[in-house]
Amino acid sequence: MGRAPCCDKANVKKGPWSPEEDAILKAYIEQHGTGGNWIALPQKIGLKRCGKSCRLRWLNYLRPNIKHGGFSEEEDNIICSLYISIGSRWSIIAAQLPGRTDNDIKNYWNTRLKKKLLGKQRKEQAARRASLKQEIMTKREINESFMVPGAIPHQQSPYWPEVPALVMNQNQDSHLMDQESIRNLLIKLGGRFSDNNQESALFTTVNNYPLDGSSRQDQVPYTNSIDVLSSSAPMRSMDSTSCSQFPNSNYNGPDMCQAGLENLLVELGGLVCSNPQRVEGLDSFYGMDMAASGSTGASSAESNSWGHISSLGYPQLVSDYETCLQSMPQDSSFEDSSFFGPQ
DNA sequence: AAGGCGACCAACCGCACAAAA
DNA sequence: CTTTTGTGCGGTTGGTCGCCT
Repeated sequence: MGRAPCCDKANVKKGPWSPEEDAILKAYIEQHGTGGNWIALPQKIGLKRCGKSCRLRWLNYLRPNIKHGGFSEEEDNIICSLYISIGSRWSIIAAQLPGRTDNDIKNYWNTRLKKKLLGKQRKEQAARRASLKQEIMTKREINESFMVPGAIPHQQSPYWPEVPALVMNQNQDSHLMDQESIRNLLIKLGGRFSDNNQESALFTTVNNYPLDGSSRQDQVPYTNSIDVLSSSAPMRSMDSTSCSQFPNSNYNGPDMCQAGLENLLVELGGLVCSNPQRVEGLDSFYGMDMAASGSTGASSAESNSWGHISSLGYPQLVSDYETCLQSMPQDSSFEDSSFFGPQ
């Protein structure tokens, strides 16, 4: 037996909203609020609409100070960085962009930003491929000129499979800067860190947009998804069984870290590190002090120091993560893992 | 001019969560 | 403690528009 529908589907109008409907809904909410019940609201004001539909209409279009279209470069940067960091948590991303709705950002990402980034990535891959080919040719010529007759060609002939720039050592500096940028951003958004290096989850407070215009603060758990992108990320060696019970179902924890990471690598591989400009943009936007944050000297140890998380509402998350950490090698040996391909 | 096609975007759907009963 | 109900969220769909052939 499924749950009862939220409204009488037969007597509910679907499709685009008319200006009259908009006016009725807006006028009522501005005057009375929703009364805390979206389901009952349409009946009250004589709209043949589903309560959920009314809510969506209000949140996405009628609510004051909504911006549509015309995303700025800065907004692009923030969306990209947060998407890379936390995935498709549109409501959280939207909360960082005043006047933007999750629906708007989601649409923007799916229709434009993703393509824009993928196009950029393809260009960069093509360029890398070309320069790599050139390099191979050059080295081959050098090897051949020094080749002892009968000798086996060098095992480390410089051919790598196509690896996202994200994980390539040559890009590590910018990568680390990027981690630090996002980290700082998330801190600015309200996340908490302590000096304890053992635990690594971040809670950030996120403003939602409730009906009455007040600001509710939700606590949203993040793990060190930035670290996940790092070549020194501990997540990669996590035992999926010991780390699979994240309390927030929207956040899939290691599942996201693995499946999500794979998707991200496929979709956005190379974006993070091959785009230092983006990082700079972020920093300047937020006025971050990169030097103060120690970004340039970020070591793998530091990348584990996403900070202590007090068990604010999600003790399970923390304890699971602690379990994971304990089951992980404590030295840097996992840095040599071939998980991300050759180094 | 008309049909095909893709891009864009508003809206819907279903699931999960949390609070209330 | 269990069930019910409202809300929030992300994924998906379907309509519209503009460009191309």
